[in-house]
Amino acid sequence: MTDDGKGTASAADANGEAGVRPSVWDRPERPARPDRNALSREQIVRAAIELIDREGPEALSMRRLAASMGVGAMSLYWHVERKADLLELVADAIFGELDLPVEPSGDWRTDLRLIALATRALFIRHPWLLQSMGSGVPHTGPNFLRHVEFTFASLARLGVPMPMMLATAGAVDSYVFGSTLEQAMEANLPSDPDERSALSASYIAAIDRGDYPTLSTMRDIFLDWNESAEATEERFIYGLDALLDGLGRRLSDAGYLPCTEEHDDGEAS
Amino acid sequence: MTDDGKGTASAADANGEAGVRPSVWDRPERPARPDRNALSREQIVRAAIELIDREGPEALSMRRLAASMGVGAMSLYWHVERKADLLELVADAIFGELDLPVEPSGDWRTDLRLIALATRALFIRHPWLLQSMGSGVPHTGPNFLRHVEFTFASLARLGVPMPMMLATAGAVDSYVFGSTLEQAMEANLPSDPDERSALSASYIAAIDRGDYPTLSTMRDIFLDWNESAEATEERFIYGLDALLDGLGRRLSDAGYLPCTEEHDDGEAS
DNA sequence: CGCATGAGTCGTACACCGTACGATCGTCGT
DNA sequence: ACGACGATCGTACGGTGTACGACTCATGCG
Repeated sequence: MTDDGKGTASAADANGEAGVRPSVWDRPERPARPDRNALSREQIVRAAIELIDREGPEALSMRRLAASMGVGAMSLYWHVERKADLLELVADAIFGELDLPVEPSGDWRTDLRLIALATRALFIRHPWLLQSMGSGVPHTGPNFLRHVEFTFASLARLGVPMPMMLATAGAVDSYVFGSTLEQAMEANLPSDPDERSALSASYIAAIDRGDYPTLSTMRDIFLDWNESAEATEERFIYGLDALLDGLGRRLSDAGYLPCTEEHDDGEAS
Repeated sequence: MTDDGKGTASAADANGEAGVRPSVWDRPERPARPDRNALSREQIVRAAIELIDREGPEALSMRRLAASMGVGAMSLYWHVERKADLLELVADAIFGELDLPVEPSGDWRTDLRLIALATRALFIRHPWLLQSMGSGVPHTGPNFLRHVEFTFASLARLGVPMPMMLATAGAVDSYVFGSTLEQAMEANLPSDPDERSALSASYIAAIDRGDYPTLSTMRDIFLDWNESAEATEERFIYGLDALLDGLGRRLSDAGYLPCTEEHDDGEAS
């Protein structure tokens, strides 16, 4: 915020000609001399994750974080250049929770399905992550790349060429991302039941107010629509499998599938 | 921010028993006496959109917005209860730009495809909207509901039952959402070419640093990967059609399709 | 041993944010 | 003419990110 990065300093010295700030990942952690109780990036990131999980993402301020570690606010800035950097580190640390097999199984479909489910589980465990993902942060951290690597690797060994690979992997990623985001948004709603019902009331009121013929038809269904977590998961998988079917057909039409496929559903035969 | 909604007032009166604040849409605009130069919600929202489009979403502060309208900051609060409300209004106003046919064409596939493309175009025109969408805002505005209405209407007349309808429409929505979000994130990257190349350099560096065998293989492809807007759109449509294929197959397997279908292999038009 | 060095920590200050509160102004119904 | 009230605005409070300079203190060197 404030004044867009370069403060009074760079306003003084000419203009930022060498002003491109390298990414966090290129400015590695301070060499870590073991003054036995020195802070470290890792400690800070851990504390940040804990704080966010406990009090939500908007509770993460440098001051509060520092306070939760029993430390002065500005001390953090020795280990981290800016809050945005900290957020990037935090996001990547979360991606580190993804436990993927070291190498893909060889079946692209089960591989993509696996990573989709794992990623979804991750996002549901830390709903605030999605929010940060959407905020224009580049995300080139090592753990995130591991995700990308796994996805591409499972397709690369089929010989699928780059653009098709990108399209296939990207489609799955997008679906997971969007689908989980929508669900996580619901998880971000107020926990207080009064407020929740007030919210759904406002939904109903909105339907009753405007002219939405189809929605009106389903008014009562909406009214006590309390989808269980399992049902939501089922819905997610339904769409995922539909997408994978479509993608698989395109792959095999293009000749990149060992015709063993026969994507379950068993019609036609 | 500050103190979580209920200020000193509700702290005074017992405890927030009637403390659930109704949504913006239930607290309609002030009755509008025409003191010929009075502000109005609409003016404020328009100015906000203009400001965001011009300077990005984080430039939208109540003070700056008011200043851009030649008005005191607190004047806005007569017409809008809180900044969050303003954001909801803004988001819904943008959704108003969606120009959908009054009623669905009758072919679910072209309908869903149409709304997908329209929604995507919308999000690309205002990349910051996605960001706000992901921030836990309920989104029950009239224009957003028009979107939902249209989606459901196109499926409802096939007789598709509720859960399947939700799954189908939700899958498409999720795909559009996630896919466009990923692309909009790229649009949020710095416009300065130096910073852009620095960023891609950091990407390359990251690949070279860690052990990502597949990504390393494609290192050079990544390096000068400058996808055109058309190519990105094509990729989007590729995934969209794959998804629609899979969903369509499930619909027809369940018997909800006038068997005239037989989802075009190639491209529709 | 004494001491300079520099890593690491922190207090203070600045600009900016959202918004509660109360003063104020202009117009209208009476 | 005069209250009432719709509408605007100035000020103030507690919060934010972070630049800057002062401070502590373990370590290396003489």
